[in-house]
Amino acid sequence: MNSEELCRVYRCLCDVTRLRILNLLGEDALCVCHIQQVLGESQVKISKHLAYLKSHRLVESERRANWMIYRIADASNPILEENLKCLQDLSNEDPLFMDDLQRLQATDTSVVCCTTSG
Amino acid sequence: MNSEELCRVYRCLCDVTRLRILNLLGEDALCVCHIQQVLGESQVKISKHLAYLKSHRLVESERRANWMIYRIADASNPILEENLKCLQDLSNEDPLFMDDLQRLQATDTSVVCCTTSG
DNA sequence: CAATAATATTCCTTTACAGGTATATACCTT
DNA sequence: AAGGTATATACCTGTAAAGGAATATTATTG
Repeated sequence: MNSEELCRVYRCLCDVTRLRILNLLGEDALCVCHIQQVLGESQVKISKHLAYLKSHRLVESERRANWMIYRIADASNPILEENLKCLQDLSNEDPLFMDDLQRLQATDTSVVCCTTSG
Repeated sequence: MNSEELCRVYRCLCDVTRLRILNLLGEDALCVCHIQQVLGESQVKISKHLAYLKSHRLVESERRANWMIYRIADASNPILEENLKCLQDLSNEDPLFMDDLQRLQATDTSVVCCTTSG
């Protein structure tokens, strides 16, 4: 873990959409369409941010049939973990993160339920 | 402390030079030329990054005669403080941060000693 | 007031990247 | 193989910001 790596972690954290995604993935692994649903953002936008997070190793993905399941990377570094904790604390204060988590609870996130409609 | 603010803190943290500056300021308040000396970077570069940090309220400044003394902002938020701690831990591992701190120790940081030569 | 020192700002070029539209890819089902 | 679904990528435009060169600002000293 050197200073360059550190910066790259922070680069990942300095976008609201990515923070929202990480906030969700802090709860559980999720497929793209569920993230998309919960955040109410476009497919491209979510997909790109996930690619960004993945390219910086904060996140891992695994294909399951048509779906890609994303999760916080196993070998994620201490800085990320510390900040995910902070994010968790903050999600009790910030309406944006809070609402995301509530929508996540209200969503059936089993992989079978990956239709954009429901 | 909302998600926007959070992002701005992370934006401040995602540049190596700014991390190095914060690492130094974590030790003590410093004037621009000492930061410049210790980091071995140009005046413009340091000055701009300090302005950036100040505009995002991570840092405060106070003029003393010709010199501007910069310090970590008083009302700095919990996220920043948490990450400054991480930075402190990391400065035992990363040669860049470590060397900076060593050069800082070796430098007379009294305001009187602000000649670029010394 | 002139000269000097410390710091800030302006202007410029380059790079990263956000987000949209359109399209491609991968997999499944029939 | 064809069509559908989930996801990724390419291309484009706009914006933030990094860093350098030159210049401006602010304060001190003579």
